[in-house]
Amino acid sequence: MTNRISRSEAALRQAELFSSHATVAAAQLIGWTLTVKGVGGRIVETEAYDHEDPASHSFAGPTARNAVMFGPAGHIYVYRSYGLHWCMNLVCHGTASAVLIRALEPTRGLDQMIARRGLANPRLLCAGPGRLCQALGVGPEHNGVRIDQAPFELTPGPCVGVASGRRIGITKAVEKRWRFGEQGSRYLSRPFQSR
DNA sequence: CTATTGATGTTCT
DNA sequence: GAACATCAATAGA
Repeated sequence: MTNRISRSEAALRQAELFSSHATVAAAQLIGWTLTVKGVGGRIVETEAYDHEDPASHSFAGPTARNAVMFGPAGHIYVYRSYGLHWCMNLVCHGTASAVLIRALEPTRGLDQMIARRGLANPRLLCAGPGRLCQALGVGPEHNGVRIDQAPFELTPGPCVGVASGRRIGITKAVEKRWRFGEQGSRYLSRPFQSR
């Protein structure tokens, strides 16, 4: 057992996490470690979405694209962004509620991430939802799969302080403060306002 | 550091 | 046809 947190405890903490609504889980996820085939790092930035949220893909009801969001918690919703990038969400408890993973602090498999991204600056490897999926090799083949099974691993970890603010890149419901991140991390896609 | 802009394909109207 | 949960390159402060 190399991990400080055992596999069974991680499973319990995951069950607890996904029994929460995305707005709660998004804040709790900061500090957890996410890897794909052993490559990844600490989650330092997330955003929450749900079906009553005009900015959410699930707002207008189930479609072929967002079907996974309406399915069971603990599964991964992957979508194409701007025709160029892939982004990943973790489905949570409640109707079509999910957490967008927006940034990681790279800790494991740096070589692979550098090779996939074609860039060596650790600060920019996973600072954004599209960048992180490229670095971890996440794509449409992972849409609908479970986060608690290979090649994915999600384990709890410490966090010094969680900041919140407005979500990024949306045009609707911009006033909601549903973006969360580790206070002061240099691996964020963008800094948080001090307020 | 911030602001702007072009690239790109899928989804929805 | 418009909008889009983004990124990289560029220009300027």
